[in-house]
Amino acid sequence: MTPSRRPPGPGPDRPGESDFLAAYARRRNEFDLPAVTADAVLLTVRDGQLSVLLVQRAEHPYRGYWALPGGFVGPDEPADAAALRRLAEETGVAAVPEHLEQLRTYDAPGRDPRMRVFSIAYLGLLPGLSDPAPGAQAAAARFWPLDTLPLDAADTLAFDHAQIIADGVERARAKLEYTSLATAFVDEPFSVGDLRRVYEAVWGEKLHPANFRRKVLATPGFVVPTGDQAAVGRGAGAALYRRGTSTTLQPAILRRRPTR
Amino acid sequence: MTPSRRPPGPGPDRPGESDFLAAYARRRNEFDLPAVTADAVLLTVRDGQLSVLLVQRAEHPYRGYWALPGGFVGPDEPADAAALRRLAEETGVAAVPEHLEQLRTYDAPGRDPRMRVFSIAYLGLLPGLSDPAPGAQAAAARFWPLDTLPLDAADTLAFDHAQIIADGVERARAKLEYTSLATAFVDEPFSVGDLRRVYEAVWGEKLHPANFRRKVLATPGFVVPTGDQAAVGRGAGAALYRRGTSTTLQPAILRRRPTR
DNA sequence: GTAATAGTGTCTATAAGACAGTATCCG
DNA sequence: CGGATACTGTCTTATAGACACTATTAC
Repeated sequence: MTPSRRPPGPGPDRPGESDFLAAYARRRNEFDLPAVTADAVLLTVRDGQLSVLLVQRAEHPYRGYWALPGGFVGPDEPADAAALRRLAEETGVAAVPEHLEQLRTYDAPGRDPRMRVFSIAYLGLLPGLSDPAPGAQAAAARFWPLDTLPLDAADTLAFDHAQIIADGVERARAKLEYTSLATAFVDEPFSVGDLRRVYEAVWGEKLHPANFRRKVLATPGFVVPTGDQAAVGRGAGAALYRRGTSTTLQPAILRRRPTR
Repeated sequence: MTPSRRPPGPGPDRPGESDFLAAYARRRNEFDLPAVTADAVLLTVRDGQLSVLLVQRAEHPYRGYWALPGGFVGPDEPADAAALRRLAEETGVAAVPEHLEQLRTYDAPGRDPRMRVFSIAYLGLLPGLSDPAPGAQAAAARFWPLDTLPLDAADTLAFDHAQIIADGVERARAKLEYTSLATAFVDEPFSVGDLRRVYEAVWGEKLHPANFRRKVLATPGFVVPTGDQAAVGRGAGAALYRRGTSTTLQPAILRRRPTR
């Protein structure tokens, strides 16, 4: 199935949805207690493009819309465990991300039409994967290159998920500078070129290969040589590396700043 | 009253507390729904010491313990508004902090003995203030210099608030490097020396006055000269500045890194 | 051959750290 | 006067960015 970018209906208030909204509103009015969900922004680099894992919702509200995998947090369940559980249930991605951190919590009243919902968003990074298989609770699941996502038109993704994705991408972009996060996007072993292509995909800019190489190898604990050489592709065989032990980079690998 | 560092009782499970716990447990067992609170880590620099605003709890659980100001979020209330509301109610601090941002959400099951509580923590920065007046719902309220807080012994503050404070301080320390956050700690107008003393208090290290001055004035948009001179204290009258328009600093004001 | 990649070396500009030295004010 | 603060200037070192150049491989 080729997923459509636009959802099938005109908006979240479509025929058949009013019953759901009424039931949820009843629950809320009786108890006046909130619900808490956990959502995952799972990023990967595929074909040189920074991409995010989305699912197409099978239920109201926002049925047919693309959304982040996630769902309600169980009564005694840690929120990060809930995000990983829903990830596996909805997309079949059982691999634990190479990196998972809390992004922030989205709390605006009205962000969910059913009731007050607090969503704890997590940011996860994965090496390139095969295509995910949609689970029972989602109509479809796939990685979307960020360039093809209309992030500035919030009504094309469910809830406020466009904003959550934008925040997650900005967090990832910033952390590539001063942490070793980029290595979470590649499988071991990897070449300096592989790592540079991660930076180029996440930052959306070309980097100078010679200078990048010098900076990576001059940063202690970033990468560790395996001694092996890559099976050659185009050009000379590249030396291969594993992830180093440092989590923070000193000196940092800085982005180009806008000229003042 | 001189607040004691140690709470009066042996722990959160003291006589008189079981009734409260039972009532809350009932609420939770019936509906199995969580509660959401908003807590504020409010930092300021007083007498050259980085300090945090705490209240002494008047109710169970953790009665008598020092805790962050905060409380339950209203059904239609944004969480940041709840944090500011509770701040005013408990400490009398009505001033809107010069800077307020979401820190992170604390969700560990069992972090509150009553029921599952998700706490959205906020980080706020204030210029030096007069002593706060405790509100009706707190036994006492005051700024605590961080040096005097036993942050590594979690049981001396209520809930997991020692960890929340540690995270907030670390966030503030990191953001001084690449943002103009330090100016939120001083009243306008201020001198370069005032700003340097903020950095020294937050980072807990002495900075080289001449080099610091050169870096601050070379960073565009950080501070704007007023043209005035400070009423002299010890030494020459210092030039005065207001906050600039930049929020991110380029180049950054970097901390000393541990020698590798 | 060309094109693309890996890798080395070098030059320049910028910024950080260290430090010398002057001016001004308080006590 | 001594001690503290404000401010200027200079020297060294580390890093970033730009670029030239060689080597290797696919096509």
